[in-house]
Amino acid sequence: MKEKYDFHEIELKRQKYWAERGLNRTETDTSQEKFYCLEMFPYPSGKIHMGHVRNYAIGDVIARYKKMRGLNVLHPMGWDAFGLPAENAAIKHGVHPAQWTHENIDFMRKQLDRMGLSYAWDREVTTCNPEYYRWNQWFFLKLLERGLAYRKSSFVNWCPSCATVLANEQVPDGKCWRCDSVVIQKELEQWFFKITHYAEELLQDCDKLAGWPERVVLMQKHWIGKSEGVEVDFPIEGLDEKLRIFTTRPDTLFGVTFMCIAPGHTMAERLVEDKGKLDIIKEKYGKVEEKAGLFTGHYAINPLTNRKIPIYAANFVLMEYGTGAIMSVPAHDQRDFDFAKEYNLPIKVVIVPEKSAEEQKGESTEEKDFRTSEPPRAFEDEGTLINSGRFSGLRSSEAKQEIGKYVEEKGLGKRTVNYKLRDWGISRQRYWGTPIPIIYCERCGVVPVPEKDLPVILPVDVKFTGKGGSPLLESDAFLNVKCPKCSGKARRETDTMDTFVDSSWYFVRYCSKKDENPMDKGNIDYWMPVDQYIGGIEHAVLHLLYSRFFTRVLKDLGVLEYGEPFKNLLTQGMVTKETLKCPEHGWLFPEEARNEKCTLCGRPVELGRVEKMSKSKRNVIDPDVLINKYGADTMRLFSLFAAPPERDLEWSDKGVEGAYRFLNRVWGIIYKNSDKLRVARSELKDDNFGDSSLVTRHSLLLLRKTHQTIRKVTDDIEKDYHLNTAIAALMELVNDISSFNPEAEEDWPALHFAIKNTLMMLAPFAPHIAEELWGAIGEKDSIFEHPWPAWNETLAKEEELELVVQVNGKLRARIVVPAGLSDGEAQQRSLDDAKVKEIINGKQIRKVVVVKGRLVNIVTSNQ
RNA sequence: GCCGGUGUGGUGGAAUGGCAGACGCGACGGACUCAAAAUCCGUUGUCCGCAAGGGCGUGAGAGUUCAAAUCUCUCCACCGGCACCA
Repeated sequence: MKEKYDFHEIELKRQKYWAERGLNRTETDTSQEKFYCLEMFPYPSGKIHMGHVRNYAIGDVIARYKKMRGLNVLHPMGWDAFGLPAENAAIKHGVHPAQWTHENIDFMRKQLDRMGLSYAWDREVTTCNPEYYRWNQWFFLKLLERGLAYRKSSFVNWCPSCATVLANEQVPDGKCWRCDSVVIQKELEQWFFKITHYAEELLQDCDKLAGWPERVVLMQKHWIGKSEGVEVDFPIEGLDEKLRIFTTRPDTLFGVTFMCIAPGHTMAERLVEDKGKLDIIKEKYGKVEEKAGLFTGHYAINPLTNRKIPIYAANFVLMEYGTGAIMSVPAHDQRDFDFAKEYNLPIKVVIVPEKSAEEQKGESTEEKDFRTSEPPRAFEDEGTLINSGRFSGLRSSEAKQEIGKYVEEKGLGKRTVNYKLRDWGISRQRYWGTPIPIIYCERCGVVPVPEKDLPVILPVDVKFTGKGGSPLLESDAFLNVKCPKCSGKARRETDTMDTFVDSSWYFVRYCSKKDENPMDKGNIDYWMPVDQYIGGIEHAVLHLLYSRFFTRVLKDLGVLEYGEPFKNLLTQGMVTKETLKCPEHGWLFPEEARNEKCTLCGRPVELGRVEKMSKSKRNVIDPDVLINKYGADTMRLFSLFAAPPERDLEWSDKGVEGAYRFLNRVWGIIYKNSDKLRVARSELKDDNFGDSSLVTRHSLLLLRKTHQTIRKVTDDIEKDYHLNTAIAALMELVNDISSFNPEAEEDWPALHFAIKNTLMMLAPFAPHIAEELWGAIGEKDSIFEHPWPAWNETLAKEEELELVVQVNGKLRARIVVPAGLSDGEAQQRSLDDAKVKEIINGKQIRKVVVVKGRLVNIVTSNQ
């Protein structure tokens, strides 16, 4: 054993050792209890960053811990390999996206291996490989068969100068990221997945997500955005047509004084004569700052009151939600109220706050014109109905039901449910993605590629100009195809799929090995669902919702038994760091500032806020640099210790050194005692410590601390993965071990026991050093083949306790008492304490509260 | 605007009704050294006090309780999500 902790040497040695022993391979084995531990796979952008390090360090601790607990653990890794950056690299540097991607993957896989992560690489998934994406295409065909995939016209961002489609993130401030031209909306036929088919189920089953952070579940619920209401038809005066609206407030139907329709509504085109004016409203569509409306020149009839009300086209009415038309109740909706004031429209109060209903009775039921008695603002709460015919006097909640019923009985409309969730547009006018398996035949129309012809392979020999749309449009070999139905002339769909499709089922792919059928039911039944999923909060909605959607489809296809993909979810916080800013040179790298001055110009450096690590802010730490300087174990340990997993982690160079120091201390203790520890090993069995007569007093204390630490570390990991406090407990134990001096011969077994258990508990966090020191104390097999230590409750128990004595809630004394003292005895001893006596001094004792093993609180009268 | 989260020493954080500040960082003092680094030992919330001891203290204010960082209410600050959703 070397004196110095040489992490370079031992980390490489141990990584090789694990690989040779096949420690990370996983087999389906129904006789064993399984644990599926998954971290969100990365986009192969080129290098691992600190966010990845944290994510994968957390996952690796869990995987290794569960393995030591005797579970059959699946811990796989792969690559979310399709996406825009690869295509950008192709345009910019002339390197093919496939080459760029695969080179990045090879580099990043090595980086992950250097971290000592226990991945089952024999199950690695790479989404840009045809063997993977053929199943995306299979999904597409299955969805199409079930009517859950369809085509419709939709808008995309279009740069007229580059003649290309842009993703939202490529349109900063409404301009093209490459040429700064103003981006316009262009209408294209695109494919959609009907996720709304599952809207209700996705919402209902949110309640099954007990292992998810509440806020993520809440975000999903909000995103689905269910609201119940009524659709009502308003006849248009003088025309044999009706305008259908949706409202969640049927209780305000008697207060409707005008109507608004979206400027893109078909009715708007027909009703408005002056198309120029309508175009102005259309231009303002979606502008939140301004409310603009245009009287259509037509009136509708409120079917409940038979009143005539004007119809407006208004920029704030959304075409995509509800029916694209609304009834306006200015008295009870602030937006309508503002609009009514702007356009001089009447305001009719039909709801009053519940308590004043009595007072309001008998008051004028006349319509209130805002010019004579203007309510200061809309009353949006629920209340009691007035001015509402036979419904007056009802409470809002009752009226909603009653009016809903009435509307249905009279055939005026129906009760409905609306969701904010929209169908998922999956078409991307991009090259580097999964080809959509569709053929357009001149004779047969839209024809799906037959399943036997999958995969539709993405052609490699294409040109990347960045102009004129997808390179697939230029590939004749790809584009021209015979119709599978009539063998006539046809062309392929050139759009590719959104990369979220790739990540919506990759966790299912891992369940089977590379050469096995990905839809193998035996494997999937055994491994699914994922027991612990770990990743960033930024995927709280889309990725997680799409994955839930896909697992439901798989369930309906009979592949999966259970519809929820992820049983437990841990969303780890961001990795942040202080930023530095020079008034002249902007963001600075840490090395560009010395003594709080900019090294470029000498000006004082502004200490910026602590922000998420990003290249642009120059506050990044390169994991490679850290590994070279301190080793993977130190990097892992610090990123787990500095904050609980779900909170943000502020990077601290000094903190990293603290973690490094800790590992060096552990090394040093074992180095110092290594000869003796090997001998001590043979002299005892681990559980021989029940007989305390064998050990000296200070050995006993060390043993107790060891058992307490096993309990604490195990509890902390089990209880929501409080890895930071688990590490703190290990540090405490190491502090005790380090100050323990074996005096008698019989002290050595105790020291050995403490060290052995420390190493086992350290193993999931800092696997290389733990494995190496495991060998150094004479153990033969891998530490990861050894079960997680168990504690002995009797030995962990203190025999004496310090009781806190309070008088009137204030700490006044501490007394040492034997454990298990009765409440009465504890009370008596507290009262007997000299200090306490002095304070009480004749005051009357009103009450004594005894909390077993913790404290005694004596409550006295005032005097 | 609506919803959610966070707020504790010089600092990252611990304690989720019962000793506020575990553990780490930093700082200070000491040992080792010709010296420094590394390492080791000790001290470290704050105020008053020579000390013994005492007062104060978890964003602010109120409340519940024998007892509140923790529960309830009001407010403030910061962060995140959604946002014309009828």
